[in-house]
Amino acid sequence: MTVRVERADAARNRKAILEAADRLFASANSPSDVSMDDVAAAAGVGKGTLFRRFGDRASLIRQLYAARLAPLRDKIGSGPPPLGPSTAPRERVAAIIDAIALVKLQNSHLMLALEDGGGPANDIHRSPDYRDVHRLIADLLIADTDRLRADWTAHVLLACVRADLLRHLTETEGMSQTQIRANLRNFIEHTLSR
Amino acid sequence: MTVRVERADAARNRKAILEAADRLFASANSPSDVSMDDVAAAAGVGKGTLFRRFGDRASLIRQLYAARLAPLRDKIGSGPPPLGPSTAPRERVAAIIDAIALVKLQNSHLMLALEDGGGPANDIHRSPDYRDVHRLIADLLIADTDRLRADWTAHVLLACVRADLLRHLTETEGMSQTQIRANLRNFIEHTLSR
DNA sequence: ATACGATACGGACCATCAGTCCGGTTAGCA
DNA sequence: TGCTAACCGGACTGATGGTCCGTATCGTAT
Repeated sequence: MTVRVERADAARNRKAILEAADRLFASANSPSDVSMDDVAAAAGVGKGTLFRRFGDRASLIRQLYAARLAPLRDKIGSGPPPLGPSTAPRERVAAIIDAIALVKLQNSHLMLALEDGGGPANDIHRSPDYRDVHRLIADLLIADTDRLRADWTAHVLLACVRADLLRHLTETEGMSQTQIRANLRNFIEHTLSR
Repeated sequence: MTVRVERADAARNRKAILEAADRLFASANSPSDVSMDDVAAAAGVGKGTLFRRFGDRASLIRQLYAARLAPLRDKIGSGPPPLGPSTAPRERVAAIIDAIALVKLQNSHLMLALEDGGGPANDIHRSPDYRDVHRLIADLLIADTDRLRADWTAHVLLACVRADLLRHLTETEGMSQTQIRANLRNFIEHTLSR
């Protein structure tokens, strides 16, 4: 089996597309305002190229999301406390949820694009990102309770940091990021206490 | 100001459309599988009629949703315990959330259609239905804490019964409705204690 | 340096869908 | 029975995700 190497022009275009898409989603009011034509145009690339590289819209958005979350994943997987594996479970869960909230608050438009429904195909719950972090959190909680309840609790914690909820809290209800994180911290602490 | 009365044929068509849409969304795999043309055809009505009556897709779905939720709203607004106003706050909140979960579990496809993103315009958090029930719950919680925290907690409780989460739990994780409601009950009890 | 096959490019093209428009029809009333 | 406002329906439009294929480019073998 040969190692397929991506041609230089292909690599250049992939990068241009990701950057353009990132920029567009970040500045758009709503993800649906950004069409694939817009992305292609902004990247200075043909539509065919865009679709050959990324398959479809959902896939493009997923890759953007993955790129943004990569640093966080690394920190969680093999970083120093409080995110890294050496931290005590409950404390680590709290740190993880807080970190997720922070990333989403700071990348709200992009996160919104990913979590913005559109059929079962891109249900966040089915994405590897969600499943992985859910599994991790549920495993961290399992020491205190049974599997079913750990799974449930992990879902609830993640539901607290959904992009659209966070946006609503900041934009419509006028909560500051600080207030949100404070509430979140209280809530998690209370939820995880026995 | 005269009282505009809807003509008989118009009323008949409105009903036919609502019924057809209800049926289609209920049996479709995903809300996006149901086009407005499908609805019009199934209702035996022209597209023009459909749009004149309901304005746009989001509006149609909202009306379906409202119709499904009306009985619950009535029971909450002026019914007997445990949903009605005479119930003690915490107990009532628990009953309300459980009732919402039940309705959503029983109408999952339709509920999914409504909550299925699509720009800030139909963000559930902005719908009157959501705002009203959030306000009610937050007001019931205010006795135990401050405004900010009551608001937050109400949002979290409602996030636990979002249609897509419920669907994921039943369809992908294979939880039974009973298990979900049991977890929910435990969770609420724990959250509202102290 | 050159030639050549594999890979990639791009934009015209297609299908689908929400939403509009207007000529023809019908309900309700005098 | 006749009149008018309200209503009907389906052809039409504009936008969008996604496909196709003739042409251009890359990387390599010579």
